[in-house]
Amino acid sequence: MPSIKDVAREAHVSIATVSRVFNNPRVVSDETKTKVYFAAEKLGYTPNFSAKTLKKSIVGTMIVIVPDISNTFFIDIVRGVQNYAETRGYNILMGRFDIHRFDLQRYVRLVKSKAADGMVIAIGHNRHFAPVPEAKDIPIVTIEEEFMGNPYVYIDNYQAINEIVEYLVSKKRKRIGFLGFKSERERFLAFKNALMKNKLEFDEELTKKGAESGEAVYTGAREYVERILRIGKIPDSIVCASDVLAASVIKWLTKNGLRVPQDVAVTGFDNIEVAELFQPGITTVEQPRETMGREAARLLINKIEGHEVPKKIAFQTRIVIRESA
Amino acid sequence: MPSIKDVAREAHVSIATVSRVFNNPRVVSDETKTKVYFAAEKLGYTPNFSAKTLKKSIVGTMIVIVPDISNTFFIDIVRGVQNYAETRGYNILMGRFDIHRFDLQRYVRLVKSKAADGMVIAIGHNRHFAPVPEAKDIPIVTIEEEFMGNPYVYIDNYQAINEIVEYLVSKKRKRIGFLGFKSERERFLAFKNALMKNKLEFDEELTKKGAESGEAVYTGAREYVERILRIGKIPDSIVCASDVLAASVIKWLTKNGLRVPQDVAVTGFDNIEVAELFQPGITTVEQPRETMGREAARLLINKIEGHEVPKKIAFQTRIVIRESA
DNA sequence: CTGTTAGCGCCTTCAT
DNA sequence: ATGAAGGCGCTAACAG
Repeated sequence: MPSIKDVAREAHVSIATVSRVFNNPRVVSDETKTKVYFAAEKLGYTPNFSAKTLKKSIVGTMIVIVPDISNTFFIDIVRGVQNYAETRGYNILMGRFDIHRFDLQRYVRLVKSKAADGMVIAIGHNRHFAPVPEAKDIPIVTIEEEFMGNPYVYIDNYQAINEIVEYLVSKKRKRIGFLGFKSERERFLAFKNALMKNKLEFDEELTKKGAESGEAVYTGAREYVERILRIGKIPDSIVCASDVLAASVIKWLTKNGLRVPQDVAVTGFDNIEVAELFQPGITTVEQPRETMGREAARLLINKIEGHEVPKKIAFQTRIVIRESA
Repeated sequence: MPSIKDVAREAHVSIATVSRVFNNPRVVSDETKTKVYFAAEKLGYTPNFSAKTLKKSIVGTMIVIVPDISNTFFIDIVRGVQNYAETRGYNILMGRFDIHRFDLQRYVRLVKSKAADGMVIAIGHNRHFAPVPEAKDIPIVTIEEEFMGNPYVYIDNYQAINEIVEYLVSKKRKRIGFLGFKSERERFLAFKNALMKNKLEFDEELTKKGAESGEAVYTGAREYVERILRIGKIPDSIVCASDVLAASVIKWLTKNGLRVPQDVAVTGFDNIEVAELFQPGITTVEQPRETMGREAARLLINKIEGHEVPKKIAFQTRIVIRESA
């Protein structure tokens, strides 16, 4: 690989001049400029990234960390981050998908060593990672949950779930069950809250919030259906904390002769890409995923570059009505 | 940020010693080692990434580029790449998801500037990007398709589709239709081939291979169903080039009173995570996605580090039988 | 086992 | 408008 020195020799100028041509072209004469361009072109010169960032305080790279992806939710976030980052000239270093073996330390070290300037973390449905003291003074922005006092973007689960419940109520549904992951606790709390608000009774037996891993979703839904069948308490509707969960219950309900939505209405959460392809299409809550990603990236870059950033940014959700409810 | 110099001063040793402690600890005495560790800890020292890579020829970063993700296929590949890369101490720089605005040049420049050592590209169902002369001498490994003579990993579409067709034949299906994207041309060719092999007639009218963007999948399937209904030629089975496509036709078939699989059997391709959640569950072809990612990463790293690598590596697929066929 | 020193490629005063 | 030279943080001979 040719270096600035080679270009300088080829163009019969000093390396300082070559450097100027690429960083501050205005101060060099047109004549030398063309000489340098020509030489650089001929040699196939590309400025060395490490050498450049060795001097500067900002590198132009951010780490994005998302948990295990079983739905397109995180992809959209990443895409948003990426789209925005690109406009500001930042590259994306990808963190581990699998949050279970999540090692924040490693990434913290990456930014401390200036391989990156900061990170955005999509905490998502995973609240179980502990604060890391070393991460104290590095730029971090999170999505969905707060983390160590850093700025974050989020959606209001209370508002969203409440809307869903109100929608069900408007459809004359009264016995509403809930199906969620352990990690989706806030949505569960929001659900209880919404019931209260709508003066509906909360029935623990119509609730399941135990499933944990991606593998367990389908069987988790099965257990739920089997239980309500066993105890003979069939809700007239079920609020699910994710679309995949919703698709799973629907399948088990149908298998057991229950019709959706006639006998039981089912709602999802996320509006994943295939939500409309299920039969029935899933009524669900859409979040502005890409926008959230963009916004997180924007906050992070502003923080990196030393600007003031807000503590948190809330986003609105939107109900998408299909056939399942 | 403290530098190696600060640590050296603090520990009363030379900077060379400090460097050794972190790069080649065996050659330094236990006593000085502890002194240095202690000093480093006290100062909160982290080696500077740029300075390090400025000296060395390899950076320890690879770019991974995948096209627009509408199914989990690419995620799994990325995860495989990531899992393997990590074991060899490599970081992942993420390329653009959206292949339409794909700018290979940009990434080529990144590796030329030594911000990364090479790249793996999941060409996937996108064959439409042209060779880039500048990419000539940088380490590249692709997935699915060959690109500029670089090593690649792939699955044998001919074998996979043939298996599917044979399976349908074994179920006494004879009039087999095909539904795919423009970009899935190889699967289409494989399909024609498989028909011939099984002495079945190919009927252009039962074929659609036009849909192009992610948006068009659902409507593409609709057009297909409407057409076969209009011309009154109903196939007894449809081979789809993806699961999402399969789910879409199934929905449209059902809406039009056709039963799947009784009237029309439908097969997918990819075995996406939610394939079993559709009703009926989709019979499909599973590819060892994560393994392909791992293998691509392995090839790339070996290439980066100067080892000999094979020209291409083929992977076996596996039929997953569910209810749709 | 440890220290000295010469760069890696680039940017940036400081002169000219 | 251009060149000379110091230094960013680190590694890798080379000496001892």
